[in-house]
Amino acid sequence: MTGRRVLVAMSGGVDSSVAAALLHEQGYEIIGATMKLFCHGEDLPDRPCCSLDSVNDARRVCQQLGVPHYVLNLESAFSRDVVQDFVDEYSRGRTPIPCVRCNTFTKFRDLVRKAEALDCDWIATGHYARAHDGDMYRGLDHNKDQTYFLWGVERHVVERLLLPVGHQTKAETRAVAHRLGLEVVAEKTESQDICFVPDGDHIKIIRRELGDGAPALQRGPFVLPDGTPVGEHDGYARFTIGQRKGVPGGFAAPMFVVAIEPETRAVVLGPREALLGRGLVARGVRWMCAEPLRVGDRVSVQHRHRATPVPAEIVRSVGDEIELALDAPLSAITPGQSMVLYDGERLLGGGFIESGSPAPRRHSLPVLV
RNA sequence: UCCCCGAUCGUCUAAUGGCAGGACAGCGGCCUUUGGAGCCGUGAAUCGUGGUUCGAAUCCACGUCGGGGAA
Repeated sequence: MTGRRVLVAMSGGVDSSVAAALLHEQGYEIIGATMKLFCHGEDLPDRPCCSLDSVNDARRVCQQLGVPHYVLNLESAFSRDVVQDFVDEYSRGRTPIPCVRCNTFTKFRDLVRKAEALDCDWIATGHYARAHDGDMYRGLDHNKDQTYFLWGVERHVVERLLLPVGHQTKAETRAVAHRLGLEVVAEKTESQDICFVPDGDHIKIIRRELGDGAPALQRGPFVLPDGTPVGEHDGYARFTIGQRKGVPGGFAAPMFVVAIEPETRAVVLGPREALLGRGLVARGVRWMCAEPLRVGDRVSVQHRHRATPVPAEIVRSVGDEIELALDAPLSAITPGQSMVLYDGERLLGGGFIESGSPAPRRHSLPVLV
């Protein structure tokens, strides 16, 4: 890749603004792009991502840098690939992870196509991750590392990816913003919540998409693992594996959601120990590393955002499905969430968790009959 | 329509005449580009009305409600 033209995905936040400014300083030819992903009402409070104010902030930064800025409308694709999946997963009693799908399908596929249409040689974002020669590595500041959300990016995209803030801390990013005069965005707060869920109330989105009659929103029983009913809930879509909030009290120790059964609308409760699993099955697996790993290979697996990875072995691999045997138990292995595989700092790939299991037999151990 | 037994934070329970305590849930904050978890902090109760007593969740009477009982 020899050209110097780069499309920078700009959310209007500090990170992507600084990314654009740093590349500009390095002599790249910048094209700023902000994705329009959904349509909120007119007078929602400012949100860190995707709101009208954010578009304006991105535009102002581009004006300041003297570079062009486009707003790209990806609404229908985003609605299909991210929002639809989001409500479908909740309907099935699973817990979606929209940020991964947005990265995989919207930001690093659909947006990349736009970049190609604009003859860009590179694509850049404000993610805290590092990319070299087609491989991706954790952000240098592990506290801000975002590779957990990036496992679905294809290798050929990583090869032309620039991640200028991935080697610095958040504080350094803010300092750079001040140094480069980006006062508009320098002290903006972190984005949080799901960008298309206005007030953190995901139930509202499910209701909007599926209506009040959706099974996931109907009353159902809380039950113990042996089936004993211990209360009622207002819809299993309000729960996820490992959740403690909203479960009935009256037990000696805290109780957690250990399973969700859409067929009976039951939310199953159990003590903390009941959340532990030694095995994990994932589907939709993608490999970012040059050669897909095979049965018997050892990896480090991270099963939720900000969780500590544990060593594991691949014990089964069929098509895009793999099964792992974990060296140490993980808590709350949640269907729908991502499991991400690493080799130290290097991102190997990932997939969507299908199930956790107590302890899969290890491929390398002989099975005695 | 007679007799038993029971009633304490939202829930489960502790205190048997001496400051109503705990656990879980709730709420607030921290953390966090999903959902959660975790950590810190915090509000919350003696079924009602009388009586006995220096003092009542505790003892007595009546009532209410819930469970049980050969007309």
